[in-house]
Amino acid sequence: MAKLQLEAFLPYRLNRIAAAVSQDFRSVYGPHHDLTIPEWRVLATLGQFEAMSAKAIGRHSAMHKTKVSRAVRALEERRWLRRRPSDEDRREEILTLTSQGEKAYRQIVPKALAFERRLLDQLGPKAGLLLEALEHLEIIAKIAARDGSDQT
Amino acid sequence: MAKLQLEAFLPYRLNRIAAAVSQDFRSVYGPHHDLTIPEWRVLATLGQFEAMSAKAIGRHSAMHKTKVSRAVRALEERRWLRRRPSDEDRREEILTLTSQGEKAYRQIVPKALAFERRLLDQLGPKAGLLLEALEHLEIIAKIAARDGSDQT
DNA sequence: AATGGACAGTTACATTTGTGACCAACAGTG
DNA sequence: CACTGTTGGTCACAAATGTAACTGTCCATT
Repeated sequence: MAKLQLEAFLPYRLNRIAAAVSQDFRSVYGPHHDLTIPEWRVLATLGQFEAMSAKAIGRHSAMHKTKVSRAVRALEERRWLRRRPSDEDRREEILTLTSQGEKAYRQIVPKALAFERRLLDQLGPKAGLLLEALEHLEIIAKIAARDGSDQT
Repeated sequence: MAKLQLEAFLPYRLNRIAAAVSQDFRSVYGPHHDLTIPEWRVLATLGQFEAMSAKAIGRHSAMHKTKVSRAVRALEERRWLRRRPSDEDRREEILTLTSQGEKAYRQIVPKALAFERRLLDQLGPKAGLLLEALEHLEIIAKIAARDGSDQT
């Protein structure tokens, strides 16, 4: 019978690695701020772009709109972001970080970057190759074409 | 303000890639057999090792025991696997694939391997580097040390 | 302006997953 | 043997996520 070694199977390994890295990364923002991943993504996106609609956040951070909606509400209740209606299109709301939100963002970002750097440093010379390969994978897995269609 | 580009951030990219690849992979077994990922992992593990306890499956496939328990039940109801009590330890049950289960396994495995091969072929010469880098990442992310602690 | 389709965002409901309690069986100690 | 702690597995409940319907708004056509 043809066999498959699960532990060597690429989709499985990718999932496992992604989960483990995410889990470790949680130690960066978890203990201090108790964020979920969707909340972190919204925070990161708003920190990066200043002002944005929920729709645009979902597109950029590859999340389904309900996930964004819930994360936005949670962050709003925490007073980390504020909504204001858009003048151009009254269906959408423009979201921006409050000063509290920016403060949290400024606290987390250096830690996040340090975390990433540590990971890449540990990879040593292979780091560059990994990043190149991931870029290819992103294209192959048609992530570019989907633009937010992960939505999981 | 220090910024972070989410789309270039390693944990985010890994998650996104893993999700996209898993999603694509689903097209391999989804349309024909309608398996969930946990079910696929149990099937793959039993196909690989013939007979195993639920605990051992969880360890090998990095799943929490409740997830395994549910997947096992689903496969049992589908008559793809059978349980029998262990002689050595009457707490555990030895799980094996039925002939139906083996048949499904034999149908899916070649497709899975072809899927993986296609992915690696598309990566071209970078494929080997990716696999090497992933191996390193697996060690760095302490996956080896955890042995099933993903459990998500 | 009135009609109808598309779209941003929320909500309700269903499904999946995680957490902790639990049961029965083990294993060691006295 | 009891007694205690641990372990394989399940179950009930809670939390997270996906799906689909719905609201209000936009926009194109009439």
